[in-house]
Amino acid sequence: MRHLCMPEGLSADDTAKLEGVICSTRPILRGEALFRAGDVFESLFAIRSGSLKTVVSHEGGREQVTGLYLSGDALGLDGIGENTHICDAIALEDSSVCLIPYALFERVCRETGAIQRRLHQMMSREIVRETSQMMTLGTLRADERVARLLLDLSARFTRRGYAAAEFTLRLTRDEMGSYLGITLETVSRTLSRFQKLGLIDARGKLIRIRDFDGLRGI
Amino acid sequence: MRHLCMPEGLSADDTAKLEGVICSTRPILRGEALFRAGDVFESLFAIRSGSLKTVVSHEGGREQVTGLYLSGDALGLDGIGENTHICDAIALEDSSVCLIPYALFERVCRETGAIQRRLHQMMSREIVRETSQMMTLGTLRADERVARLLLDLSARFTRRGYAAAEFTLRLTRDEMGSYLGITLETVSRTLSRFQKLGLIDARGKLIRIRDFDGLRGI
DNA sequence: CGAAAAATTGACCCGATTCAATTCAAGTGG
DNA sequence: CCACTTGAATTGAATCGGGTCAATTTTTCG
Repeated sequence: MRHLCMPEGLSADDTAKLEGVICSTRPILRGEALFRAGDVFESLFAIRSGSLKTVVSHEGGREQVTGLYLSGDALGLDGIGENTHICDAIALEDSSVCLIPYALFERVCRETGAIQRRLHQMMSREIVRETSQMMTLGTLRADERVARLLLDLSARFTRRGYAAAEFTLRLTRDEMGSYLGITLETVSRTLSRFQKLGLIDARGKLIRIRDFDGLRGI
Repeated sequence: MRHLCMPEGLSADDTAKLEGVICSTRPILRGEALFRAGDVFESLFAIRSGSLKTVVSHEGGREQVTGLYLSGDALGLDGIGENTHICDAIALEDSSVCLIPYALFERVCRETGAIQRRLHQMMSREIVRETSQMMTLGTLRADERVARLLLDLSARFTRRGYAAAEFTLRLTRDEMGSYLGITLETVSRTLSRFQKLGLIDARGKLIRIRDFDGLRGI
């Protein structure tokens, strides 16, 4: 959490300013939307606890999971450009988010270089994350995509102080597939194969990675 | 061009400030790199004339075109987060770019709300563009991807004052395929099919769209 | 003009989707 | 607390879209 709300590199004074921007926190129940495509953009959000997915819906019923956000991640940056959100943000479990009114945040950014830099960093990193996801969708085979998702999540959980090798995946097979651009059946088959190869231990949503290098080598 | 360098909604004073940030312009020959993955990030770039692609290279030789930038577009936002570029930016034709030293730009943003807003807009729109590309790569069939690329380029050329129905595509079939996550052969076959269906007229790199609604309906 | 790169087209093949049938897990209410 | 319902996950069989390999043709550019 502190990554975002109290980033290192800020003076005590700056930190106080940043805390002043966080107006309130909001709980969201599993399955609820924090915002929806078309909603007017007013605030950024920082996840205090829990996890959310972002989903884009196409005309014609097709939809895709475009992002996966854990505690400390920032959400809502898509809305800045046109003052409107372009995706739904849905809680994957009961979660809690900080609310950061954008108009206020913008003003504080102008006052404090360190905070400004933090916002720009957040946005740029989101761009980099999406570029990486485009690589995944554009060039990898199905099993490579699944392996990459598991390793990515493991790394992100680790950075948050959780175990690297064991975590609860809050996504259904369907959501995983949607995120990776493959079908839920392919996800399921791939996980089964990984299990048979001794790379992972998957009992439902609980995933245990047994062979990191093996996964990386897929 | 003016979209970026002299956005409407800025006062004469703000415009002057913005012009002060644009230190110099730089020509790039077709095939040359404006920056490369790993380069230290120092400046943003705005395209004055021409067009560039961004390319990400994977370990193992695989690479993907992740972006396509025309005159007026901003380039280099990926570097802000970690002070390092993550992709190569390569000129698709002889082009010219404005150089915007980031340290200077950051300072001006702090002084002027309107300019700050413009930067945030640029970054947010890049996020939205990438999200849209993720949709393309994750959910569309090959022919839908090609149709979407043609329509997208047509719209972008139109906004720049060029003809909507006819434009020169600076990408090779290989680059198109890489951008769309399909092979060059599939691109070629799809374009031939579109031609046979009377949707387009493609003579090499010169594309003429004959039936917009038909393309949209693919 | 001629070499090299790009594009087209065909034939074959394979990975992933689709369709379908169970099995498993998770809530819910009697 | 357990049967019941419902959504999620697994697995198999058949199909197909797009990839791969290869042979020509066309275009580009030094």
